[in-house]
Amino acid sequence: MSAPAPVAQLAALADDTRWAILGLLGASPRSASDLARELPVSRQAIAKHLAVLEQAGLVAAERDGRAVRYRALGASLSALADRLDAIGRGWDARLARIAAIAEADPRS
Amino acid sequence: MSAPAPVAQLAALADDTRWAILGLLGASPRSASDLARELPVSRQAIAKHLAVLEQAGLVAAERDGRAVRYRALGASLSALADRLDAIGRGWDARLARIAAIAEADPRS
DNA sequence: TCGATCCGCAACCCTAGGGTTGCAGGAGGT
DNA sequence: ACCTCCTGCAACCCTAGGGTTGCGGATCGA
Repeated sequence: MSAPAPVAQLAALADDTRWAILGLLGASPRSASDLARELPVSRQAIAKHLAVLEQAGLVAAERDGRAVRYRALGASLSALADRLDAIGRGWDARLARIAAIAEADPRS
Repeated sequence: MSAPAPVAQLAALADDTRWAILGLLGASPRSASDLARELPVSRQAIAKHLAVLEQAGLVAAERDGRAVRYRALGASLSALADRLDAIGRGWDARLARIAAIAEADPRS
């Protein structure tokens, strides 16, 4: 019923460098070269990360002349958050129900 | 201001096998051996995954005789979701503000 | 036109970590 | 006491992927 766990997006978020990138893009849009100047990794490494983030829908690219400006998509992150919250609530609801049954029928 | 990005928890969630485990534990608590019987991986692999999940606070262990029963902690997942949602909203708010300024002062 | 950037592709290195097998220790059941 | 089942360590294999360097193509500014 619930959609398959969004592992791809979570994997994209499971990296410190990518969070550093997202932090900067969440403050203001900028290009890969800009990011490379502010972070301790090469531009190509950043390009790879941006590709992953774009694939995951967490970032959007916008070509502006020879530069490519990226911006963080907060709505995507919030959407992911909603799905996780729903799953978490689902677990607790089911487990609480089981606990209640165990209480009412105490044959351990 | 905002707490450091919860990369550890996200990394714990960035794996299909662990989601399979969480799905089962979210339906009803069970032991590592139980899980090994229902999943196509060895018990030791599952034990490693459970250690990761426990470390991330997404699962709780409860010793019952010689068995160790695990259960999913939905509240933790929901808490993580809240943090992500807040971050996402933060990005959009800041970027929207920048867009508004650019609109009011259009010297591209 | 020429130089300075900016991007994209490709090859390569190296570690993190998911998976396996094997074995030893304990707790239960009969 | 004995056998069974579950857990915990340890060593090991192997791929995914984060990082680097190097090069070639394209675009902007002077």
